[in-house]
Amino acid sequence: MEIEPARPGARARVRAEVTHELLAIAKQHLGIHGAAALSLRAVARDAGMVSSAVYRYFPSRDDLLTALIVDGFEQVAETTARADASVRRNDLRGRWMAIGRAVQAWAIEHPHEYSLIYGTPIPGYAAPEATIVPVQRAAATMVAILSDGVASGAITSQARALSRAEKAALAPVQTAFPDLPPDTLARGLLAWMSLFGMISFELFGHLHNVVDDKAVFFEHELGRLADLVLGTA
Amino acid sequence: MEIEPARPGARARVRAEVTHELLAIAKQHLGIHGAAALSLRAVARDAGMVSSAVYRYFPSRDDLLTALIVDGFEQVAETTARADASVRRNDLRGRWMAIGRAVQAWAIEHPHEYSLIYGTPIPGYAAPEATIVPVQRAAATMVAILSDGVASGAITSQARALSRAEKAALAPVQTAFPDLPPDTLARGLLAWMSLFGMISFELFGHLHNVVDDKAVFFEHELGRLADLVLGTA
DNA sequence: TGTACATCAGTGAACGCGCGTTCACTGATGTAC
DNA sequence: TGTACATCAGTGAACGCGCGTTCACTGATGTAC
Repeated sequence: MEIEPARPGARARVRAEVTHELLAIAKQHLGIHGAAALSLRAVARDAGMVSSAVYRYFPSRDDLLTALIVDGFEQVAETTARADASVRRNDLRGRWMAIGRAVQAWAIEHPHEYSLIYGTPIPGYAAPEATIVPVQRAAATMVAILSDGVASGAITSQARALSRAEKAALAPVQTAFPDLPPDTLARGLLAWMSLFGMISFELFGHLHNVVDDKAVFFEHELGRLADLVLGTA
Repeated sequence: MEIEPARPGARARVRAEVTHELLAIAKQHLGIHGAAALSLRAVARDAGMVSSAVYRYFPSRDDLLTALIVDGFEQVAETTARADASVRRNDLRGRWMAIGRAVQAWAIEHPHEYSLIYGTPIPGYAAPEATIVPVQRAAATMVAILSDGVASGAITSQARALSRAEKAALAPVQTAFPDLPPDTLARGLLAWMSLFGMISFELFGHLHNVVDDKAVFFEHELGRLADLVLGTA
């Protein structure tokens, strides 16, 4: 957010360290009290600074939030990428399952960070362009499965053809991945949204008195979504 | 919340009216500023009361929130029930589509109320038992489709059998609907969660730069979920 | 039917709180000659 | 290598704000005899 890239003398290095420390404290506060209660003053207090000093690092509370949001998406991107990398390339189902489990595990470990990026938007806060790239990276791993599947012939476009209007609706994402058939893209997108629907339901308590062993249930339904992604449903 | 059911003399009637008016104002505030910013004082101000007077009606801010949450679930329940009722009974696909569209339309019209009940939980707020019944009512319409489908034979349990552990995981909801096959129940639940995943993605801005015409896209994917619900995928 | 008392809605002032942000400042660290 | 100046991190006090909640009160509405 604020780290000057000037040649890193001692000052710049310390600055980067302090910025990082403030962010770490903010993340911790986020994890305890949630985003709405995140306060510059409290972060400053925990950092052993006076509240106004934080303004040397973050011009406002919103900038702190932006940094946390970017960090959240980067965590998701990293988590999914690592999970994906641990599976044989042509085991597409295994890759989807690994990614799904990874996102879910991350969400359960970092519920407030998950909520910050996939939950209710913060009132009065508008996400700046700085968040665009991390957001895309977070979903990129999943799209890679589709690309690989189409390239290898493991995924073929399904029966259910899309109308002209439906294809047009997908234009933005289609532009980013011109090689993917619209139907494949749409199925991947639906599965992706479903994954987050499942995670949110579990995390936000909507499975209370509905499902007992959430992990078993999640695994089973994640498998069903794999069928959707791969076109084997 | 607070309406005394004593024989409704003039006093009781006025009390009910004022309670209702406070709730209406609170809903309006919710719609403008979001749940986190909902303040007893602001509601009182708009009601032309002094802030302490509100305490005659709601013992605390959390009770006001509870009332709003209950109201939200009731709205969803009503909306889905009305949508469902408008479709021929044995047109199961039509009923699912109607319910899905209704929930989505309601969410778009009442984004803050949607967020209040399906978004990030409010930190420090624990949902009391008063919310249990309305929550169940909201999902009941969807389950009725499953029941009717199973009863008429239109829905049959699918190939993908559930393991013992998977069946056990579904125990709570299975107890409520003992006549539904586990697989049908699981598919309905997944479709339900997916529906909310789609709505949240759209509402919370995650389809920006991904999908253009959200309505067309939603309709298409809702149809895919119908296949899942009905077992025709 | 009328009076005495109890109930209750709403008032107004006050409590203590924490917040984001600004500003003039001090002193230490870096830079240019 | 040493000195003069500029940069910058952090301080401390203050600003104005709105919040939830409590409390003693006034007056109007209901209830019991």
